[in-house]
Order: sequence, then C-alpha cells, then structure tokens
Amino acid sequence: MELPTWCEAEDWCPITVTSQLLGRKWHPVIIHRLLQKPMGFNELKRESNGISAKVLTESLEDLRKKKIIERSEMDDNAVRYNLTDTGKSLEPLINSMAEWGAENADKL
Amino acid sequence: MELPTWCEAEDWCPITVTSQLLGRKWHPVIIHRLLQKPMGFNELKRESNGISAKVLTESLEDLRKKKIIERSEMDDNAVRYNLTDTGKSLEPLINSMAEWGAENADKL
DNA sequence: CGGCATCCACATGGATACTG
DNA sequence: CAGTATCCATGTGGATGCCG
Repeated sequence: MELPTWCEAEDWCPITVTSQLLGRKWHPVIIHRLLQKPMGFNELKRESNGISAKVLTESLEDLRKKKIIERSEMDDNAVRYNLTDTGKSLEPLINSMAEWGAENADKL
Repeated sequence: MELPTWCEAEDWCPITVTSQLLGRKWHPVIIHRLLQKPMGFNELKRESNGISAKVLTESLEDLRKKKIIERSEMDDNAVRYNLTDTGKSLEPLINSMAEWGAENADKL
C-alpha cells in the first residue's frame, strides 16, 4: 500500500500532522501516562513531572479537540481522562519515541 | 530489556527528548527528505514546501549540533547535508509518523 | 548557490494566586 | 479534587532584503 508520506501541498504533510500533535511539550507525556491507566486531573498532574495546571488544562483541551482523549465524569463527580481508539493507536509511536530518546539522549 | 520510558527527573524524560527533536515544525520534514538522499541547501529548501531560508538555516544548525545531520563541502564548493548514523536511526520513527499522520489527519 | 541580517507576530509555557 | 485567571518571558517561525 502506498502512503503519502510526502508533502502534498504547501504547509501540509502527514509527518507534520503527527509532529504538531506529539511536538507539544507535554502531549506525549500525557498520552504515555494515560496508556498506563485512566486518570483524573490531579493524578495526571502528579504523574507528569513539572507540568503546571494551566498547561495541563490547555493540553487536555487540545487533545480532546483532536479526539485523542476523552473526559468523563463518574457518578461520584470524579473526573477521568482516558484515551480514545485514535489515542490508543499512538501507543507504538509513543513507545518508539521513549525508546529512541532513552538510547540517544546522551548523544544529543 | 527494561528501558526508562518514564520521567526520571523534573523536566526530563526520554519521550520528551524525542519530542523536542521531532516537534520542531520542520525537523521531521528535513530528516525525511535527507532519508531519500543527501542534498544541498537550496534543493532541501525546494523539497520542503514552504520553509524560509532563515528557518532552514536554524533547523540545520540545530540538527547539526544534535549530530543528526552532517554538513560537508565538496571539491567544487557545493554543500551537501546528509544524515549521521544517529539521524538514520530515526527512519522507522519518521516513517511511523508519516503513516500515522496520513491515516489520522482527517480525524483530528 | 548558500546563506545572513532584521524585524515582527504569535505560540507556547512557567509562576502565582484563587475558586467552588 | 478540578480546575480558572493573570501576567510575563521566551520560543518559534514568517517576510523581506541583501551578499559573496
């Protein structure tokens, strides 16, 4: 199957789509955390070392707009964020990124 | 083998290393182009639809500092940029990004 | 060809404080 | 717990023109 990996127009190529999703500082971290298990706002904040509430809010909003994650309120009013199917489909990519980063961090 | 995919300190995790490399708007595109073949400045500029000379200069500089690409001057004074081994090791990641982007661009 | 110099606009993120 | 509201600093990229 031929996939259009090349840019097909000014300012648009498949790579860039992914890059602009995973290039936001905290997005890949958030997705990585949610791959372990669904979490609430504050747990997610704790698990993402150093993110501010503001940026977490913005990131979650962006990821929701892009249908990568879902927000649901439980019966006890607790909030849960979890990945959509689209979000889960990023798992191999996220893992590859973590692996590449672990192996090459010292070389950069 | 256990790889440290998790953040090990404030402001540092393997995922973030990769994300900050591939998250710059044109970096993945440049790497993708150079995976096809080595190129000079202007050819690379033409092949990356829409990048400005300034940003291309900055990107190449950053990628060089990170040992992802190399710059060499040929005997005829022509310039060639090509990937280092570290840069080439990004190929599967770049391809996965292009693939994911092609498959999910419409859903975002 | 292979850039550099400017200037400018906006995106992104950090810090801090406050709220129901 | 789950956020909002401000303010501010820097990052990042675009446009344009010039140069050897």
